[in-house]
Amino acid sequence: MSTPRTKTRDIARSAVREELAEVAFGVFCRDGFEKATFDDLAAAAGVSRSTFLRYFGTKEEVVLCAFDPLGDEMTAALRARPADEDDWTALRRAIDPAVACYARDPADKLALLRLVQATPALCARLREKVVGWRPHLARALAERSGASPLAALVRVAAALDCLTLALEHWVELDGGRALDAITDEAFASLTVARGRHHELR
Amino acid sequence: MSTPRTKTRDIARSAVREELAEVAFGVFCRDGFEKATFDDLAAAAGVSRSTFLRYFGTKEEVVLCAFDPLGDEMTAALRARPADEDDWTALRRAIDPAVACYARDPADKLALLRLVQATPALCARLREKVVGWRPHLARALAERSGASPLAALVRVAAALDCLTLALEHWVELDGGRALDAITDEAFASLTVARGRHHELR
DNA sequence: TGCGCTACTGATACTCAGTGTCAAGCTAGC
DNA sequence: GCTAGCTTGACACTGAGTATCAGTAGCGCA
Repeated sequence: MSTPRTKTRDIARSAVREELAEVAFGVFCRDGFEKATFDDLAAAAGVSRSTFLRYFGTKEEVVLCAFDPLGDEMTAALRARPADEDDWTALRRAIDPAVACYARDPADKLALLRLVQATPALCARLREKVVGWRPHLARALAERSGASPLAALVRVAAALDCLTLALEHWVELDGGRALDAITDEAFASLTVARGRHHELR
Repeated sequence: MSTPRTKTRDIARSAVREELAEVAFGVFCRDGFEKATFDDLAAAAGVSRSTFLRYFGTKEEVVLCAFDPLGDEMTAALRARPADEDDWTALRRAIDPAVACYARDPADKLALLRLVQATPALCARLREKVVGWRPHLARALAERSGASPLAALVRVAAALDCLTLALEHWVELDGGRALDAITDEAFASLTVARGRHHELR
């Protein structure tokens, strides 16, 4: 059987990945993301450039793999909402896992987000990552509420933008205001003061 | 005076830029964006690699510079809306210039968007470009309606997502449905069926 | 304990994007 | 025509990312 074997390998692999990412984060914070080369990272971590590259593929991924679990967590959270809940409330609650994740250890997360926001390449890649979550969330939303694929995508996109913009705001305030409250405010901007546009439909 | 001189230079420069971009577009469509190198493009256009690079800076920009005017056009359109119009209607009308631009020559635009959507790197860069329009639009919106900076950003982001998602949908349908109507549908997804969330505020 | 399989490692070589520099050439404006 | 300043092409360089390959370490199995 190859299953247990593969499993131990995978455990080792993700442990190494985590270790490498942590060392690299220090280097990035010290030297800046663009300044630091794979040679630097490999040297700091005590492995070869080849190995470092194999673990992450791209330099951005070294930083951004930290965000990977959030997509699935949010989709699961959305699926766990009661069936009769309206879309916006369900979406607001679906991003709670993300909000909670940042609230868990704000200092580390602030440092991470500051690095990301200070680096255009990281901003762009993170954005792509978040966009990649859209289809899963939209499918879950459509299955709940019967919204059309386009409508589901639009609402999911708006909700994820609320999260992203709330995070940016949170970082700007140095974590001085609760992310939860900022996120509520962002959602409220969507759902109140929305005017009379198309209300006839 | 150096103004007239600079001006003629600039005219020549943008003419060359357009020509180069057009030649390059053909190469990209034939060989694929990632396959085509700057050497290929330069050879096809009859200039040196150095010169080609000077005109665009990055390979993505060769394709995406076509989208550059839209940001300012949309901001101007937003500022031109009547002051008492609600935010969502104003934003829907603000993106009309973009919609009109695609409707003007659908065949060319569809080909362009197909190339973009088939190429992850182009998707990502275009997304960044659109995100770069957000602050200008948000400032214009906040000045109109007195919305907070965060609220303005959230609404602008949602509106731009509507445009982007409508375009994706339009391309999927091969232009078989009016972009204008798809955009209306996307906006309607934001402004109707929004449930009871946070309506107390 | 020893064998064989497999995955991991590090070395090397390569392509290509993007940066910087420089001398030569062209052109608009005098 | 002259000339200042922009444009061009050539060249050299850094660094990301890809691909290959031989050596090795760990694991299951006999």
